[in-house]
Amino acid sequence: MSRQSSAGPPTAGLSSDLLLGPVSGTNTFEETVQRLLQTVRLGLIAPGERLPAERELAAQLGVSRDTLREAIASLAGAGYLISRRGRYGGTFVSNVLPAPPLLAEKNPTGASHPSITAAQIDDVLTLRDILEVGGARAAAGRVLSPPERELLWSSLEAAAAADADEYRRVDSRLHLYIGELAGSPSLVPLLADVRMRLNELLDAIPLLAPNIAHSNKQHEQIVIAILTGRPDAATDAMREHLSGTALLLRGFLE
Amino acid sequence: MSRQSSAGPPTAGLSSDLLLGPVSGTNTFEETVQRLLQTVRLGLIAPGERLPAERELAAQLGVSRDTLREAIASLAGAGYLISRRGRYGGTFVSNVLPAPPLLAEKNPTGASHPSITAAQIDDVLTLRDILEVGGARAAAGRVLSPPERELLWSSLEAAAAADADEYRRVDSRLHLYIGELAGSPSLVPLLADVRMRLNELLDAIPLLAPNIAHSNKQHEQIVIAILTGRPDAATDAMREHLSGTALLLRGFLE
DNA sequence: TTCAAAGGTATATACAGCGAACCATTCCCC
DNA sequence: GGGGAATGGTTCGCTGTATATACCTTTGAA
Repeated sequence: MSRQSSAGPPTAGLSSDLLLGPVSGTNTFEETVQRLLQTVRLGLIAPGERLPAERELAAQLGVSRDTLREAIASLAGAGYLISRRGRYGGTFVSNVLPAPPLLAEKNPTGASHPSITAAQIDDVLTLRDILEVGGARAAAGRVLSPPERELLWSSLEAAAAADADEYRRVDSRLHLYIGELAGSPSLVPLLADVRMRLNELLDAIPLLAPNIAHSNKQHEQIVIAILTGRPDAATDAMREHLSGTALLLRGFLE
Repeated sequence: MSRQSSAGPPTAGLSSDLLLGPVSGTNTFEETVQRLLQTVRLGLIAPGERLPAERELAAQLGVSRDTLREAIASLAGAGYLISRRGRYGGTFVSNVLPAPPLLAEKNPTGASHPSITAAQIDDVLTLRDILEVGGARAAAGRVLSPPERELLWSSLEAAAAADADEYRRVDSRLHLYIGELAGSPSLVPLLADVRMRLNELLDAIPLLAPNIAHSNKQHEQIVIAILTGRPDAATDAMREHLSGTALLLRGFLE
């Protein structure tokens, strides 16, 4: 091995991946847009509900009001948000959310609908498995406060009661809340992120009633396992639940 | 329930966490510094080895050469990097890395060494458990190419052969490579990040020889489980391995 | 001696984000 | 009906960050 100086293992194969990746280039503006989009797409604020006032929200996000306004304008243009002025006005989540862009951004070549590579699917599904299964397990291993238990159960019921067009959103909320119960604040944004990526994929395939019923049963198992403090059961239930979606996705997209 | 418009569950308790958090405010400069620091602290480029040339590295990172230079200068000032000019010069990782800052940034009050709250420790440890255990399991569930198997094994041997002062670095490398084998590119940066946070904590406690020996044995079990394709065994081995560190940390810091 | 490859320096430009003040609209309450 | 208050809408200028480009300096191998 032709190393150049002191001791240590060869660096091959790993360093490149971390060093080479382009720096995120995170505009404050872009990041703000993403945050708002998450809030809407993941159902954290339901259609018809109001966001905090601009000045207030800007302060909470640590962003100038100008930048926040640009982000809102951008999402309003896309049909996600609606602003109303005057007293008791504000910025509201659109009552009817726009159909998501369906990815596939039209290759100039006109190829049917790829731009979703198998590698991307694997990436999302694998990461989701790790985060959600681990999160469910951690949640089941903690002692939950009564309000937490109540909110968890009501999230479950909300998912069970939802009809097809709001299912994706309510489902996301439930999963996100489970992650929140894991007790690692840093986990939540990661979960939200992978959930967004997953939803983009799910938007490309039909949502069938039997699948929903099945999901609801599994949700119940997961929640009960968490509430009764059985990490292994929660792990298994979540893993099985996710594998259903994974199979569905791979079947339709690969 | 005093809702305002259409159907859906109450939003209480969850939305705040995602919406309210301040936007990262990521300077390109700061981010570049972090990337370089990771590369050094996690042992991706060993002491004495060379970084790519400035112009080249800047291109890879998607950053102007000026910004990259500022980052390098900053790290050179802190003793992590050394630049040499002229042909066959370049930027090198310092042969003797500076002792890490030991956190605790000196409260004006002069309090001994807190600024590490129990919540922070739990956050890091929980997240690490989720990511590393999940990653090891995923890695064990994949078929690995011969070069991958070889590199994994040699990383293990490097960790076993390391002496105390380079152990942290080589250990990080091994764990990171296991994560890379999980097959989810997005996982690696997350792992690197949590690993950095963990190392900051570990730097505050002594590193004992028996611990190292013990770790090495566990590493072997993990790697073998991965190489032989036994996800459950890999999961258990990794979980046990991490619990050792977790106990150690909680004992010293809480 | 020459040349190539690397770091070091200087300058001009673009624009993103911030802060602050002010305008316009709407609705409750008196 | 009128006043007040809370909200979004608009404007302007300042500051700092990042980029791009060109050129200089150092070093060591050929």
